[in-house]
Amino acid sequence: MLHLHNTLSRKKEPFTPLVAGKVSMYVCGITIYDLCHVGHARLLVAFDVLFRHLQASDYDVTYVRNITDIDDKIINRAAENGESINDLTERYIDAMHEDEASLLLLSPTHEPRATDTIGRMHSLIKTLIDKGMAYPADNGDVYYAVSSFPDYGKLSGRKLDDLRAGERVAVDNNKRDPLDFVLWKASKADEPAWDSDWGPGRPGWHIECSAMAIELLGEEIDIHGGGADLQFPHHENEIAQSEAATGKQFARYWMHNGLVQVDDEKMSKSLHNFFTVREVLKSYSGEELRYFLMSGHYRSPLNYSASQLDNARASLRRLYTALRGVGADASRSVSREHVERFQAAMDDDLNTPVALSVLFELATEVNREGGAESKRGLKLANTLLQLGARLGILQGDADAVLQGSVDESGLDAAKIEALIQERVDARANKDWARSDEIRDELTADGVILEDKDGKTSWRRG
RNA sequence: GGCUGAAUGGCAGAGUGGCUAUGCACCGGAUUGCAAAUCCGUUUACCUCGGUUCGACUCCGGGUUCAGCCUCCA
Repeated sequence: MLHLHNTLSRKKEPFTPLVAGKVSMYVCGITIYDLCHVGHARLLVAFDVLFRHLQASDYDVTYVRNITDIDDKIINRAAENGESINDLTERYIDAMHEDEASLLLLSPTHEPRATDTIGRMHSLIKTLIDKGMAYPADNGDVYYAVSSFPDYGKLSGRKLDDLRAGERVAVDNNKRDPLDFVLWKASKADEPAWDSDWGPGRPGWHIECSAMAIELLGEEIDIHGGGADLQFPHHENEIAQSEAATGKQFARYWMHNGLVQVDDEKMSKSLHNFFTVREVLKSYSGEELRYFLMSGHYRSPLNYSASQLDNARASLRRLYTALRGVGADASRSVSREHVERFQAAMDDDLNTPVALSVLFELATEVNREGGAESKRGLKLANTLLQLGARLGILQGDADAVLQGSVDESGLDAAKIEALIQERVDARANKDWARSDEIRDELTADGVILEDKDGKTSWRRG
């Protein structure tokens, strides 16, 4: 049975969805004003793994991951660039979709944009005002009154008094309480605006997610996810708004992925220590990056470094090496024992490191069988392939993956094959000098030869 | 200062009250014309101080260090 760590209780809990067999899941996606970095990639991969695992466990999953396409940063960036907000967001949404494809992500069921859900935001805010939990201020903004929600702080384990004591923000006279947050922002002259009962304006960040989640998944959802840095205040505020408006528990399981760090410090735009996905893709494949992001538990911090990516590459190489010559065939039998251990690891709050260790054991056993030629070898290799699919890896053709690295050398496959043939002839004549000379040449170009059973295969190192 | 969480072998990274994680690297052996790949084997751990226990890396308490959040953030 699946157990998930719930931030609400800070414990692993057995997972039971609201409606048997169905799961509704909302993940806070990206505020789109720049290219995705590795931190974003981790979020995307972590919840893609959850999505896949739920589906593999026979749940009918509705996965919503939003795009925040209206926000101060977006407005500012568009102004800096001298382009329209729409041009900016379209451009980066396209780029994000490309990055997602590189990371081998499944598409979420819905990918709503904040600007398409303004109506629901408006009605939610109205409800909150009617209930006395929100108030319009003199400056045209509408604020949420945190003190009106007794459970405020239940997700992040904070108390209002502690928060006030640690308050570092300058007091805003429009707010009744410095911790009140904005639901609706009055627009300045040249800013985008939507009409509302409180004058032209735009929604606050927090209400956007509540609205998109409720719009597509209803007032009660099973799983709500996001980065650990969103726990407070974003998710706390989502709970406050949603539960105050509907009177129901908004999300039953809250999940947070750990942050990617660089030199033991959070990777983020404000710290200027981030690497974009496409920068990484210049040197590593999307699958390698994906593997790296799954190599630790999703809740732990993950330190980004080139040597970690190298490690991911070496690990994938080992797994692919065991899969050479094995084509996908879902009808073949699998090793039940391995599948069960894999499933148990994933059921234990998505323990991907242990799940991956099952794949390595399979690879070792395939190799021990002498490859996928034998019946048992084929069964094991097939199991490896199928379990890889559950994690969204190992689905490429093994030879093609091993032979075509991102970092292309000057040699094309035909040239390599020709040199190999020349070497085969030399070896037949026991001309070891010429044979080694050819191999050294290829090695210098990043091509590694393997002689096995009288045949020579190659890969890029 | 408050609230979370973490400290494991050369590196990365799981886990368990007593028994091999796993990957990379290293060392020895097999295989190979020599390599590579592969297989077999060995070596290297559990921040610190106390406590509980027949027995703790694993539970409890103190300490130290680190990270995240408390401001936009995946």
